[in-house]
Amino acid sequence: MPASSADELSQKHIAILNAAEKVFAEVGFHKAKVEEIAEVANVAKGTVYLYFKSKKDILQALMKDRMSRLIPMIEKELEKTARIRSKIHSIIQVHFQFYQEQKEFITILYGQLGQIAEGMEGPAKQGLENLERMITGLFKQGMESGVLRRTDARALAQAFIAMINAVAFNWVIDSNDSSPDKLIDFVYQLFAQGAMEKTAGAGEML
Amino acid sequence: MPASSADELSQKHIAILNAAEKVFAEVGFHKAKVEEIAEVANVAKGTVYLYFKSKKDILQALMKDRMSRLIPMIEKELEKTARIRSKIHSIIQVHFQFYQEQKEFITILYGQLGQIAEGMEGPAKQGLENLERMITGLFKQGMESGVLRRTDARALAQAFIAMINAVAFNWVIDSNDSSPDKLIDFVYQLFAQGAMEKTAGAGEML
Amino acid sequence: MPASSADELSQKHIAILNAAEKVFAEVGFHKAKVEEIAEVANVAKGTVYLYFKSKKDILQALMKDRMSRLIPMIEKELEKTARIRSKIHSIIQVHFQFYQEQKEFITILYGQLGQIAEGMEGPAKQGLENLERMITGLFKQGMESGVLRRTDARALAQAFIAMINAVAFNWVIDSNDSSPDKLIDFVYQLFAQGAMEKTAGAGEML
Amino acid sequence: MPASSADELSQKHIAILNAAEKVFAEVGFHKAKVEEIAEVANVAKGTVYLYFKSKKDILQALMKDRMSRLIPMIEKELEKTARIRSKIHSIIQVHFQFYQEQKEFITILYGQLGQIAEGMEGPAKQGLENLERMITGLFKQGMESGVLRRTDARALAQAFIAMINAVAFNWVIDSNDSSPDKLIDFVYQLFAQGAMEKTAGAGEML
DNA sequence: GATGAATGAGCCTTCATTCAT
DNA sequence: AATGAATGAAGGCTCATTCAT
Repeated sequence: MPASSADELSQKHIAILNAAEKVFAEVGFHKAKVEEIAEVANVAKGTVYLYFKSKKDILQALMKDRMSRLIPMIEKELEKTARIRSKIHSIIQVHFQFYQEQKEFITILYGQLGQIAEGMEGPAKQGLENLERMITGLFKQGMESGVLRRTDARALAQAFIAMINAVAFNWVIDSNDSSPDKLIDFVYQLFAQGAMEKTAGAGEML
Repeated sequence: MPASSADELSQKHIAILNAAEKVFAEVGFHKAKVEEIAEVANVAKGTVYLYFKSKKDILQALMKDRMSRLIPMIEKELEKTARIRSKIHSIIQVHFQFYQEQKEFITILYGQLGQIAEGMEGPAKQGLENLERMITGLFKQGMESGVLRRTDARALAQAFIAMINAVAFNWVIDSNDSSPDKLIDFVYQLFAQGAMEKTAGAGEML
Repeated sequence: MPASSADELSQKHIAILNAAEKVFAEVGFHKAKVEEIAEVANVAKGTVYLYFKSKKDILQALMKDRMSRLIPMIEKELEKTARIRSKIHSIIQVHFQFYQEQKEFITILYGQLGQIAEGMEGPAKQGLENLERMITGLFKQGMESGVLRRTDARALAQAFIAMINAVAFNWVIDSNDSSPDKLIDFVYQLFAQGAMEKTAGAGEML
Repeated sequence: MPASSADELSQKHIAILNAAEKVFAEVGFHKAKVEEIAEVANVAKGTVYLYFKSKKDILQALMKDRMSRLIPMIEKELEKTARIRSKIHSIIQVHFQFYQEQKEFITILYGQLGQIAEGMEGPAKQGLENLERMITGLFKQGMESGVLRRTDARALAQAFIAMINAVAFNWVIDSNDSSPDKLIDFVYQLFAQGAMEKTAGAGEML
């Protein structure tokens, strides 16, 4: 029997986080009972408290853990290309992938976080802010290099993220296990060229 | 004693809804205490239950009430013009106006609703769906008439709403009491023409 | 129906304190369940928390309330005479009376207080310290006036109180509803003249 | 492997008792955690249960062990002299010595015991009763032999023990590492001759 | 024997809801 | 209608005890 205790610990830790993710996504943080998390994780209630200080601590750990996956996924993808347009496309693509894999986490992240906040400045919120910052930076570059029109880069990042989330979220919610490729392109095209036909004066006249 | 009972009821009703809006926005639905709502509304705790069946009922009534304002606001504005582009612009504008006027309600709508769900299919969700449907319909028209490119109208509506919300929400949150005109235009331009410079092949190559 | 609400409040308050006194005396503070206190007081568990912030708060209020009875009882008795000896006798007598009337409170005071302490600096501990100070002061007077031998007045007060408590406590515990007069005299004589026969050299030789 | 099991057991046994003494004295029986006792004893939590049936069992064993030291200490000292007065003085002296050496145990004995009770009739209580009986017996002898005035010997024993404890306890608490000789004499004098000046009629008039 | 991870009964406290006035 | 005192279900957390290794 080789090194196990450390892994055993990790096992439980992971099992509880997974269980919490499921339960939080299902009923929301406040209605979630620690006991149910324990049951889903196949441990006793007290065991949960061996690995986490409190119910809130579980959520924070969950956020931290999941967030620490998304950001690197994006960073890794961005490194693959130097072209701004490709990077933008990659961001969209990674988000869809992440949504598909982390459906439940996303439900929590964009559905429950608002009402928890309080002392939650940590992992999740920061993760989201990092993401926004990262994209804002990318957009600034894009504006410098003439790829993007000059506007409020931060507002653009917020709108961009919102677009992606809206479309991806609904895609996941609708249980469309269909390939997201079309939607990825849809978002990219919308972001890049807007929704209007490129007839003369597309945006000028109302 | 003049006409009172009906008005009295309405008065209290309104007072409680306003109080609830404030409290829900401040601390979130689950952490909100009925007693505090009562205090803010200047009524006794028991009185709240003369007007509402339960805490959840207050939220539902609140959603219904506030939603019943946004939709007409939009409808009224849409009637002012027949031009699709103007209508789109109006939708954005009304949203910003609504955000400014209903800061607290918005906080609840986009911040707290997720974690309540359960039987909440009612007012708010329906209101949001109505809005989406209305906009989806508008976009379909736009596609028919050649103003908008042909794509998934519903996804477009979702992305459009998300864009507006993201920018408007952050505008309100940042306590920018500055005129929203620039941001309204920003959103309109982004939606209409996208973020990229209209150089050749804006969206084609990655 | 005359003024009642204020009295009603007091009623519950008193009922809960009395119940707590009984329960604390019976099983000790830590093993005492708030629910049982509530039952004994004939109120619901939640009601207890309308009148007291916490279980510990109940104990503190109890101590404060009961202590505010003993001290005045003693003070009042002391005022009746100017003679040191009479005052000393009165202190003993009042203690016995108090023990008889407040059997349960005493059980808590001298039996449970030690293990609670923590933040308990308040009423009870202070009450006891006040008592000790009061008696120490009296003894100092006694030494000045030549009634008492000159020694460490504080140690004398402590020993005096301990004597009284020991004898009174055992008297109450043994359920001796017999008149305490003999024991009061016993303590007085012991304190005043000691236990030995007044043969020459009572205390000198060992 | 030499003689170990028996000694090992004893070692752990002793270590746990010492740890428990420290922890019980510090935070009280109920707030004491078995885990902390284990930590202080440098054993694992489970090990504690190899040597003791329960937390309460630890306390009982502790009481038994410590009590089995005080009584012999006193007995041994009492054998050194036949004179009642010397015996009384010895009792006081041994108590002070014991207090100094067993500060923590005393804290438990007189501070925590009350709130445990239940089934605790055992070691400690018995030990205390034995002591009281022993002293009561001594006092009866003293009355027979005319050294002590005739009174309730048991009440006298109780008062005597209380006096000693009160003075010794406060001496220890005040961290007075000063020699206890003066206090020993103080208690002896108080017990023997009382607190009053031996003017005519010391105890008669009030 | 020794360990410490796991267990789950137990209890304080909160707060939505009820109801007597 | 209005009040607010009373209720009691519910749930987070602790910790003595057990047990697999």
